[in-house]
Amino acid sequence: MAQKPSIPKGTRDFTPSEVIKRNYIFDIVKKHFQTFGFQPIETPSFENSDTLMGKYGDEGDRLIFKILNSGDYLSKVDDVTFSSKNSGTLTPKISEKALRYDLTVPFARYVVMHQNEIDFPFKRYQIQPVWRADRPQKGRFREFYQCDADVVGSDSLLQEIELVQLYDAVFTELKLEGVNIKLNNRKILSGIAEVIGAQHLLIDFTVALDKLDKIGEEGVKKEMAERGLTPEAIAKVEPLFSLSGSNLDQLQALKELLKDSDTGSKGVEELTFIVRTIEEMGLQSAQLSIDVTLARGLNYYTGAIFEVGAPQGVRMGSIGGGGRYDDLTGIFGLKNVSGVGISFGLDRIYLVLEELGLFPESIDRSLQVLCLNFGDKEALAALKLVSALRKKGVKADVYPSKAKIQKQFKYANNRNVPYVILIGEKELEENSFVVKRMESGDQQTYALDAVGDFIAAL
RNA sequence: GUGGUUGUAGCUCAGCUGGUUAGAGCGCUUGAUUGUGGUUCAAGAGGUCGCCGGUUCGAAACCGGUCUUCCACCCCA
Repeated sequence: MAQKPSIPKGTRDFTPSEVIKRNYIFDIVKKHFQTFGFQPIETPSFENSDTLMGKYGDEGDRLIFKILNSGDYLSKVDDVTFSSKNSGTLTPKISEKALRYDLTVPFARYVVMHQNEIDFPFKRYQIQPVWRADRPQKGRFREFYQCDADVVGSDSLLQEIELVQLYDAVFTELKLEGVNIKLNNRKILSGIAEVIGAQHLLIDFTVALDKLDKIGEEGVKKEMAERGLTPEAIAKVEPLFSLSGSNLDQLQALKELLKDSDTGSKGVEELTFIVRTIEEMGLQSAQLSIDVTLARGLNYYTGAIFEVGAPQGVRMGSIGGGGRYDDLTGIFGLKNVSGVGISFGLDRIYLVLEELGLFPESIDRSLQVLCLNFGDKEALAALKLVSALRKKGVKADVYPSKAKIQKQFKYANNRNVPYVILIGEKELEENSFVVKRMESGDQQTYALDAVGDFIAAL
């Protein structure tokens, strides 16, 4: 026998039941994207390497799947490069394309290429797979879907507010209550770095700060020291660890802390506006909280930073994230186009819904009615009946072969079919059919020309 | 990329310090039941023990490599 087939690390097959559940999430997300006025686009699964490389930092470059050139890709490499065994110089010679790493950079590329056809502000959504050569863990895969909604060409803070509402709308309809939408602002982080005299270490500072919930205050201080922050700077960060009270209380404290930084003050002002407006309008099921330690995401965020945490008690990292990037298209030569967007982590949302049992009960009911097969003549009558049902939109099927009735019933049972129809010799003579409700075991007889009565009773 | 962990029947897992013919539950097939499933009873099928190599008289078990799973880092959805 041939060796058992397998699929690459970090990839998955999806069973019918899984696809249906994933589509359930997709459909709800899509529906709300559309009601918020977003338009769909799609981009290729692979891009030119130079579109992607260098956009996600060194770490990101490492995680990008590169595609080998076609043909005899090694023959064009000069001997010096080849024998150097330096993948940094060899890779560009043998690989000119790479798999999409996220949807944001391809979107920026799209906006620049189509700038003359686009009416700004442009609100787009995109649901497509992306690939990362990461080491898999729970809820982390090498191939996974991103669901992104971004707005470009508007620097209005109303967009941030709408995106919070969008998160709330989607998670409310998914019945996932109590998600925590965490909000921060890059300008506040810059402002803090400025105030403590560590502008040049902004990234190191934020990466360390971001780990607060994981490694605690002492851990963060230690990491900051390791990353080169002076003891004086670290001491000045101290007040951040003890921020408490309502969102507006925290913002008040930050305002005081950042009064000497123009950038920081601007950030506080922006967040205050967002928080005030949201509080005024209210959210359906999510909660919004300021979190100054939130720094995740890519370096291109310049304003708001979002991250959505799963409800308390669920062991899962973030199930969504996003932010504002003032100059994303700048890397492709289009200046002064501001963008802000959010992303839904479909795979993780799936795992959370599964864990909490929040998928609708009858979601994977792929068949409503199964007609048993008693033989050629009977099957023909069954097929006619099934056609009539299908025309009315009922998911119906005929068992294709004259197997033992016991086996056919078992099949119906395993497929979770609620109604089984029997048309045997006797029914054929009487122009009738018998409907068995699988759950209760009740049987009822209908006339073949009164299919409507049965449909009405479904 | 670093460190660890896992892999035995379709599925979930037992299998002792290396020792005959590798087990269970569930599922599957067949029958009790030639027109009635989900309950019950009986019988049956199904495994190169992830793969490659090594140690040994003898390996599912020990060693090395490799792939895979999950976990902690890095980073991130």
